[in-house]
Formats: sequence, structure tokens, C-alpha cells
Amino acid sequence: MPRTTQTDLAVLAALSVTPMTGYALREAILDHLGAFWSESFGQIYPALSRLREAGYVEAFDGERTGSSTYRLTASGRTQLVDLMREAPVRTPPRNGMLLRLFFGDVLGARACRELVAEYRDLATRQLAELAEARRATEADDAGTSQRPYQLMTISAGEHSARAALAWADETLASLDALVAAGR
Amino acid sequence: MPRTTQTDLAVLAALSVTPMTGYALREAILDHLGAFWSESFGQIYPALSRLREAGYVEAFDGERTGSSTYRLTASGRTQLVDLMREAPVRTPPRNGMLLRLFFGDVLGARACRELVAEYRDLATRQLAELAEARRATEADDAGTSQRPYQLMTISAGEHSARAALAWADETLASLDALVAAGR
DNA sequence: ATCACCATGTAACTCGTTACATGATTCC
DNA sequence: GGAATCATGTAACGAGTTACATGGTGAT
Repeated sequence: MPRTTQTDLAVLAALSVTPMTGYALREAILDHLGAFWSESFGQIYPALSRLREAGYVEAFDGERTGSSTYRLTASGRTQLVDLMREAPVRTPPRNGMLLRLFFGDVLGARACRELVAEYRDLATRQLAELAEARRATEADDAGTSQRPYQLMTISAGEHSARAALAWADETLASLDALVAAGR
Repeated sequence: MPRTTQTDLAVLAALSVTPMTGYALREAILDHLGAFWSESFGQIYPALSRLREAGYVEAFDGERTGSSTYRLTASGRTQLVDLMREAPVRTPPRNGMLLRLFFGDVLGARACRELVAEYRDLATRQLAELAEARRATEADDAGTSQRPYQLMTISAGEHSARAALAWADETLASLDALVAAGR
């Protein structure tokens, strides 16, 4: 089994939709995949060099001097499908908020309340962003074959954010009860 | 702002409950925090050395030769509280399943269905584990001051897993419709 | 004795971020 | 001409995993 870079997969997948510069790639990933994926420049540029050497993408001069736009090659598309078929890599969980809450008696109910309240805000913001993304996706006439899949990922975010919200409300109530009961 | 290791926080927090060996530490983290935290030996042992040099933990000989049990010192408890008060580190999201689903037309509806079905299974397993954890926590008479907090983290897992389950069911139906409509 | 488990530790490797350096273009 | 934005790239750093090496203990 050869090496598999998660970044390669994301980059090839994004380029399969439309050719882009490295800079635009990052923006596209942030805009469209931001809820469940992220890449930084420090990953994207080395990845593009690697993929070009492997023949999976090719660069052609962009509109500006000193910028190049990348497009997927035929072998790049094959590689993309291969990478997609590999089992997703599970990132080991690391939720700093829940870690702190688990040991909440060290921190005190008041401080925990703040942690959870912040988490609730985050979920609210995510819901708003997802609503916007849903509207944009449903309005977009191009790429109708991609739309149902994109809506599924948006729905995943919505389910998750609503669950976070419900949990936060329930937990804030419990924490308030703890505070009222003399910490 | 000095360095902050996530691992230090987890280790100090776990040792605040009861003294342990490095090996037991890993088991405890896996058992009790597994749903939202993870540490490997490669992190734990160096962390223990570091923390001992800093005076945050001290080792005393364990029951076996060649094993030492670590306990939190007074300054370690102070440090623990300080670390807890720091804002949780946000891990950038990386969900390989959703990445693949977003570009689902590259992969095809059938393969996507399998991805989602696996995800559903995972959520089901998590729910079972959480039910067990809830029972164990509610039955445990020791450390009653920690119990409400532990139940909150269990509830977080339950909300999240139930949301994953609901989404998966909804999405499997959509994918079936796509397959039926001629892929 | 041998197997399973307890226990410790390190080295190699991958991944990923942040900060920095650099420069072009566009808009005002 | 100055600011914001587009664009590329690298170096330093931190975090984390896996695999390996090593040995003690307890039960059968």
C-alpha cells in the first residue's frame, strides 16, 4: 500500500470541479468544505508540486504573471478515484471542551458554564452558515450532478449543529442547577 | 504565553483523580475519555518525564519492580487549574467520509451508500458504549462530585451519536433514490 | 515454561500550522 | 502611490502515531 496523503485527495477532488490556482484552492476548500475539512498554504503548495511531478495535475500560466493555474490530468482523475476508494482516515478525537467538562469539579460550575455557552454560540453560528450554504447550493444551476451530494454534507452539518445546540441547552440548565446548589 | 501541551492537561487531570502508572493512565484515558480524547504511549511517557522534571508530578515505586506510579503534587494541581482555564484548542475539522461524499458523483451513489452505512454502524456502536458508560457512572458511588460532569460528557456523546444516526438514515434514503434513478 | 498482560521507553515518520519573506495586481 | 488582495513558497515548530525493543509478573 503506497503513501496516501489526505491533502492530495482534497486537492485533486477540488481540481476535478474546476482548474484553480493554489490560492483559489485554499479559498474554495475554506468556503465549500470548511465545515468538515481544512487545508493551509503550507500543505497545499507542497502538495501541488508533488502532484505535478507525479503527473496528476498540470500547470498552465494564469492571468497574472507569477501565478499558475492547475488542472487535473487524465491520470490525476484515475488517482482521485483510487484515493476516494480508500477507507477514510479516522482522526483520533480531541475535544478540549469535553475534556475540561469531564474534570469540571476542578474548574467549578461557573467556568464550565462559560465553556458550554461558548460552544453553544459556535453551534449557532454554524447553523447560520449552513443555512446560507444551503441557499447558495440550491440556487446554483451549474453542476446539478454534484448538488445532491453537497446537500447531504450540509445536512450532516445541520444535524450535528442542532444536536450540539440541544445538548448545550440541556447542559447549561444542569450547570445552573449546580451553581444554585452552592457550586 | 508559554507552551501548552494538550497532553499535559489530560495527564494532570487524570492523575488528579487517582495516582497511576503510565500504562494505567493510557487505559484510563481510553476507557473514560475515549469518546472525545485519546493519548498514545508515545505521548504519555515523554509527558510524564517532562511533568516530573517540572515538579508537577512525583513518582513513587509501584508494586512491581520497574514500574512507578505517579501522583500529582501541589504545584501540579495549580498548573492543572491554569491549563484548564486556557481556551480549548480547536482541532481543524477533517472528516474523510464527508469529503468523499461531497464529491460523491466521482465515486458513485453505491460506494457512497457504503460509506454512510459504515458511519451509521459506528454511531450505533457508540450509542451502545455510551449506554454502558452511563450505567457504570450512575452506579459508581465514589466521587459523587465528579458524577454530574461525567454525565454531561456522556450526554454530549449521546446527542452527537443520535444525530449521526438520524442523518445517516435520511442520507441512505436519498442515496437509494439516486441509485434507483439510474445512479 | 509459556502465554497473556503489565510496563517503559525511543526512533522514525507523517501531518499540519504559523510565521515569515516576497512580489504582482487592482482599485482608489 | 498606497492599501487591499492575489499569489507563492519555505522554515521552524509542535503534535501525534506506529513500530520496535525490552523486560517483569502471574496464571495455567
